Amino acid sequence: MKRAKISNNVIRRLPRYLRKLNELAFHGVDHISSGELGKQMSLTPSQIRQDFSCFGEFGQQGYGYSVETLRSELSTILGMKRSYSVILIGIGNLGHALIKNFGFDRYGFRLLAGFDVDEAIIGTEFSGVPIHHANTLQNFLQENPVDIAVLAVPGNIANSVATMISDCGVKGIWNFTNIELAIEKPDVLVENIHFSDSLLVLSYFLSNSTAKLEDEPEF
Amino acid sequence: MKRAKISNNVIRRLPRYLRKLNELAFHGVDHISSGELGKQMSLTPSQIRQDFSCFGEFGQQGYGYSVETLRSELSTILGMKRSYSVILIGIGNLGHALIKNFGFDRYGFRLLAGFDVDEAIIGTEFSGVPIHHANTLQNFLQENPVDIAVLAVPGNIANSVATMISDCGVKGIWNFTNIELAIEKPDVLVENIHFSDSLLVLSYFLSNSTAKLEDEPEF
DNA sequence: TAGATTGTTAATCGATTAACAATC
DNA sequence: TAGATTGTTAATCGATTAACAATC
Repeated sequence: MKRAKISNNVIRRLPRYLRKLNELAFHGVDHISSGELGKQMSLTPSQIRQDFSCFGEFGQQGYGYSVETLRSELSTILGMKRSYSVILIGIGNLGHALIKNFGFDRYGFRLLAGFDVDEAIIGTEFSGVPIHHANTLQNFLQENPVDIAVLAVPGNIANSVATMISDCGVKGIWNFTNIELAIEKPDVLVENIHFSDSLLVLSYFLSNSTAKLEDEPEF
Repeated sequence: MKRAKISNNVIRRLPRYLRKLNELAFHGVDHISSGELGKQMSLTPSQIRQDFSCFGEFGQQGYGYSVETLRSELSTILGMKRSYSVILIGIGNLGHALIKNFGFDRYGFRLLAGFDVDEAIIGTEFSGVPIHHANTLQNFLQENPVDIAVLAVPGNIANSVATMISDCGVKGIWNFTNIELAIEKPDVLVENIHFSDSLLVLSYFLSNSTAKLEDEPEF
């Protein structure tokens, strides 16, 4: 029914709205206007109203938006109520960090299992999540519908693992390798966390802010 | 001298160009046209030429771009040749992962030290990086010029640490906490890696691609 | 009711794409 | 030289901002 295509920019702002709303709820705020929200998030009220209006009419004239309603709506929009099933492939330090500290359940995801080749951890559990041998992965996927696979493996095997799991029905890959995955299945979604890209952007801005100070005496 | 402001979109594409160029160099490609590069990266040739022309004239008519030249230019633009000094605050699993696997030096950064409160690791080294007690951090900053601090601490102390290090002259913060840092110093740059934002965007697209299939029988 | 604030349409601004003369 | 491809200017497209009638 909802026709108009929603832009990437809008979508990537949604989690940030949700974080802010959680913070507001935590502080006992129960409603907020687009004006005040804009002030707190450094966005224009127009943009906020435009963004929300892509998904429905969540506000009330003269009053603003109920924090609870908006949180709930955003959770739904972001798929947090679908309890997607997740597996974690590669249990190195990063994998450990994700199991122990990320808290998939906080966002409505079910972390079913982790996979690795390190015999020392296979058969154990971390935070209640069992670790299986990677050679049982294909079997696991055939018996358990997995929506999302978190890819935290060494770069050199990233593409072969990605291809295999895509063929086994995984619908989305959360990719922590610094490889640009080449998956032939067009319906498999990939979301990248490229650490190096992010750090280099910071480095660019650092280089350029100092450059600005140095290059522009302008007197 | 270079006047025109360079947009965020352009800047965030630069690391991706660099990764692709590294891959091309690895495979022995020594020059490439914007047309071919565009094909391989799913960008228009126009966009690629526009992007590069923000920073100079790196190509040659009739020939294209030298892979080596372009790599070198992008490295410079991204600040990789400034050997920025880096410290890592919070050596949990994520901190470990960054020290051991990220390879700051691969990008031209000098990782000086890590800081934590865990007595079990203080005084030890990981991959040649010494771990100090967090209560020596302020001192350290006064004696060593630190360009970038990687923030991998628990969310509840993120803001106080960020404020302290900003006051001690850190110029950029690479923030891995899911907190929106509130730093009063306007010249301190913050680059966020918000894991949850990224996963929720993937979840949005999953919810919506399936929704599309379900909601649009259209017969 | 009067004031506040929404949802939406119109106006502006910026980013991407197309076109083409310059040139290797 | 002829063909290829750049750097850049102009045209198009899309996203952000402003304005305002509708309404709580």
